[in-house]
Amino acid sequence: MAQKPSIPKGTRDFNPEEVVKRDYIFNTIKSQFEIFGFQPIETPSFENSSTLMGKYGEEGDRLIFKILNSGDYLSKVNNDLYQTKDSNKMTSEISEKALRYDLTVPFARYVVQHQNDISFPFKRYQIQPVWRADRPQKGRFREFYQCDADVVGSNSLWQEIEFVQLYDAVFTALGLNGVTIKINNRKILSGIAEVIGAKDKLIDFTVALDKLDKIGEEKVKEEMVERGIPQSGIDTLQPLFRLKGDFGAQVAELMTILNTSEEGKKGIEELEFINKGIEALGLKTATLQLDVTLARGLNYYTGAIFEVAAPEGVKMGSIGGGGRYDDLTGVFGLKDMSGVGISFGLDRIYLVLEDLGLFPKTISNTVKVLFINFGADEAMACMKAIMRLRSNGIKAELYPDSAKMKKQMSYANNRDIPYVVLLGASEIESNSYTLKHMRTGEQKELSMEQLISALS
RNA sequence: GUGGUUGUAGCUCAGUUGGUUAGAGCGCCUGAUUGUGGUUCAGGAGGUCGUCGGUUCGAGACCGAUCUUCCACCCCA
Repeated sequence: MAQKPSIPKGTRDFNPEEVVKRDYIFNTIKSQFEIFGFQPIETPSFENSSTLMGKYGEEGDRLIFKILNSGDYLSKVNNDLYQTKDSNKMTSEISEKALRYDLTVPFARYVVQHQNDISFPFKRYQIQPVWRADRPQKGRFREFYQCDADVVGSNSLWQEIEFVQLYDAVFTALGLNGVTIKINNRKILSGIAEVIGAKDKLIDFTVALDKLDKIGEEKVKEEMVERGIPQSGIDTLQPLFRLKGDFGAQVAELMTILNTSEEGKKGIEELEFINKGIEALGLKTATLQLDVTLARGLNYYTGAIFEVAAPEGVKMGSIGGGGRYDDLTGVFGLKDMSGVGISFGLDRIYLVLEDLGLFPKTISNTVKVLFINFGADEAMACMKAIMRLRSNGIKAELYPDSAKMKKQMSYANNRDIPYVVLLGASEIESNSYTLKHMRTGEQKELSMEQLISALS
């Protein structure tokens, strides 16, 4: 019986128009990546579970799609374990592969595995889909593209500066002007946690702080209390909620909070270096902004943290993020390999460009001219003409059946094909081509040379 | 993972307190018009009302389960 087909939740089909638009974004980003000296790599869609598990925290592990082993996987499970019905413990017995959850961890694996072939610092970019067993929401899917650029093997803060410039270059090239690149530093966050006596609660502290612009100061404080941060510490935080003004003013304010924390002071120093660099070099259309509440992906970031916000007035979460991770490859046995990287949120960028009407009109890839099919003899003549046009780089095609003209014309209309050529008995006899412009309805009888130049 | 929300024609949606044969607009097909589309007019096709089960003389409507959509949490791109 015919059943209604469907796709799994959180996945999407892309129609030709959407793929063309997405490719436009990919290509724009790629060309900037390459201008900045990054090289492409690709890694498999799925990895060994042991590569992925435990790298994203408990929450992350839950969101990893696990792949069932092949064959009679249950027969190999230890009976006692089976009786416990403990899904978490059994997962490792029946699933040894998992879909990749992001591109950063596979990249770390790649670096470790190919360390002898790589010249460091290694600058790579990667644009591939990733999968998360999340509940879908607006701009959040279970399968989506990630687009990362990373450098490993250099501690230099010039890398951070370059990434800020890269963000600026990409969004400028996409015509998305006025994005805000927010920057923070993990060392500052740990410094603050240290100062308020919550060093062991760094993650609780930052998760709460991250919500400041969303739920407000009071709610953040409430949450900090709930998460077990001492009230006295929260009180010393007071100046933090009042941070205002330009980069320099905020840094000065931070300095007063952090003057007892070596780590915090180091973080400020790093921020200042990056900011001074960017100030001296300038940005095209983006703005760099210090945001101490920024606390994403804390699981592996150790230095700078980036996040990009869409231009003001656009309702959309972050459209990019990244940061420095000093020890990403450590878990795979390669020590002292510092890396920095940034990521672009493709799907969200797509939605923002669509919203603002920023896709260029010229990216359409439709065929330029359709030849009307009048029958077998005429079709042969059409194919000869089409070969000429194609070898001149003109996208041309023949309507495959000698259907009613009305039908062929509507087809051209529906596909937005701008021109139609009528090549019937009378044209063949006079060795000419009737070219009709679909929008104006205007038509002319032309020679092959005239046809080529009209369509070029 | 928690709480809510949605599902009726290819698409966007009506459908009254449960009552005969479930509607509209757009799209599609045919014709007016056998070498001229996008306009107009006339006609036509297309639905196991998400799925399974229950209540009822009777269910698109009520109840349960399940899937799906969207939203808020959690988390995150």
